[in-house]
Amino acid sequence: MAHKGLRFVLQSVFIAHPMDESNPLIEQRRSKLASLRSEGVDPFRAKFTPSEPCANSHSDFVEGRAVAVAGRLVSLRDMGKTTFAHVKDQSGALQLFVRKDDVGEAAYARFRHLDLADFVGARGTLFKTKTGEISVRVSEYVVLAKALRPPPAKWHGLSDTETRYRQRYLDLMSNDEVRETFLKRSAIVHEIRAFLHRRGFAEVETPMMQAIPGGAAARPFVTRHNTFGRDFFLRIALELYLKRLLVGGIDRVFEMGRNFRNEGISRRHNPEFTMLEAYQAYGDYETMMELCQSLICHVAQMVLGTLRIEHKDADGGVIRTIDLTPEWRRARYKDLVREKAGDDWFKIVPQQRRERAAKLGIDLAAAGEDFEVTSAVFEKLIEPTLIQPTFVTHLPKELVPLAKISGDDPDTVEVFECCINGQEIAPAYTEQNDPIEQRERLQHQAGGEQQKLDEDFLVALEHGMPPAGGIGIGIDRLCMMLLGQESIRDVILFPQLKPRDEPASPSPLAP
RNA sequence: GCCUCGGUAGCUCAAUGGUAGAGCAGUUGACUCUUAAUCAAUUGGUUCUAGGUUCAAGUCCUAGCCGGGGUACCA
Repeated sequence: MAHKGLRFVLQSVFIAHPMDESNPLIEQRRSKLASLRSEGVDPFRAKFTPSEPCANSHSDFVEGRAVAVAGRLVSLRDMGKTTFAHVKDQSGALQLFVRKDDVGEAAYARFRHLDLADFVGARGTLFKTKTGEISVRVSEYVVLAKALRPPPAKWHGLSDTETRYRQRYLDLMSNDEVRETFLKRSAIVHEIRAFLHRRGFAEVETPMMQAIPGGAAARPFVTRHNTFGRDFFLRIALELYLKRLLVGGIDRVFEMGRNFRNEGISRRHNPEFTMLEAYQAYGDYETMMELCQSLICHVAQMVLGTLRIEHKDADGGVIRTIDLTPEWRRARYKDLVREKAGDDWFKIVPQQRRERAAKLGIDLAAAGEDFEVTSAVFEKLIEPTLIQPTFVTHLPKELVPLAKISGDDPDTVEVFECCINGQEIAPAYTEQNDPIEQRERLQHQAGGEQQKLDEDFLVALEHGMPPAGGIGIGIDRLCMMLLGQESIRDVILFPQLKPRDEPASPSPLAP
């Protein structure tokens, strides 16, 4: 055998090698497929048009009404000459009542030997069984697709975390609440777009492959364009292109799409994540504050029907309740820091700040500059405690090079960070539109590396950008907050996992 | 990257260093209103991988792979 020497780390029948007919469960299903074909039934060529989704039979029940339904077989109870089965489609499950006398001997025998997870279509009439369950009295059925591998356990569902993420389709088919979560995520994304369109924002698409990845400080992914013979970077933010559009006269503009950051993976970080950025000309950060609050409340109300969101532990106990009812709290960054680290925090000398931060249990290994010490205090001790929606305003200017200096405190910028559920969900600024000051601050950030400066963006600013408010909303984190999920992997359909096919190796692209 | 916990039948899980088990699923049979159907019988294992200790390893040791949690990196 050519593949005899290969070893497969995961022995699961779900992932196993395509040729492993040696597994008896697969072998049996293949042989059932063969016998169907020998009877002249090809389950992969059948045509069938359902009259309605399965759940319709419940909402629109009329005794004796003719229906045609299709779905995956999720239960099969053979009573001898009568068989009960449930088929399930996206709307839900519906019971089929199949009698030998109704469908004929050959078809009945065939039905009894269908497997769980096969797809079938059935025609018949609606009725209620003795126990009152709405069902279809089947007069004829067709096999629509044979499943050659067994589904996860019908009662326990699938709980192995790794299989759930690697083969999400199994998770979706066996865990209803998971499917609900992702359908709600879809609804959230839809409502965000609807909200912004109503407010006159135009949705655009800007380059994901960029020569200079800007708009944030993050390590990018590298990719290569063969014809140009040069490397590109996957974008780390949307900002600089959307601002070019403000220059071009698109006054209300947004993009919702993937950003890529080449950093560690955690419960809160996926290398590719979905970001909404929206810019409104002639607005400022206060404009965006109103937009942020209205947008999130609108989405919660439309998708969840409530502004109170309960997060639960594995046993169903409520860990915390988030109340989105406006108006959301506003707090100045410095006030929050003083509250936690002492009223005199900003009066003492930098060395004293380091000592005090260390005493508070902060690891300062990465904090070189003084403002980074304060930032560490905020991120470690304050942000995690901001469960209820809070707009943190007046951040130190060093943290945000793309925002305007505050009128009432020149050390700070006109910015807010909207924190909910202990995480930063949305930063927003009064955008910097002074091209000279912008150039200085970006140059300062780039350090000596001149090639990192997006000259084209700076030229655009010199053509004049209207004053504007801008906001970025992390859609994955927003979904975690709204859908009560504690891990970003549970709101991303296919979270990034380490590939199993070959060992990690140095990249030819690596610098 | 580091710390820590985990990987056993298709699924969910057991198993003092001493014959690798159960429930469900599957297979065969009975049953024309079941619904986690029931009843009878029955198949199914490279215990993640590779070494090591031992008379004997799922269990102990070492290394690796993959995953969860934490931490680091992340304006």
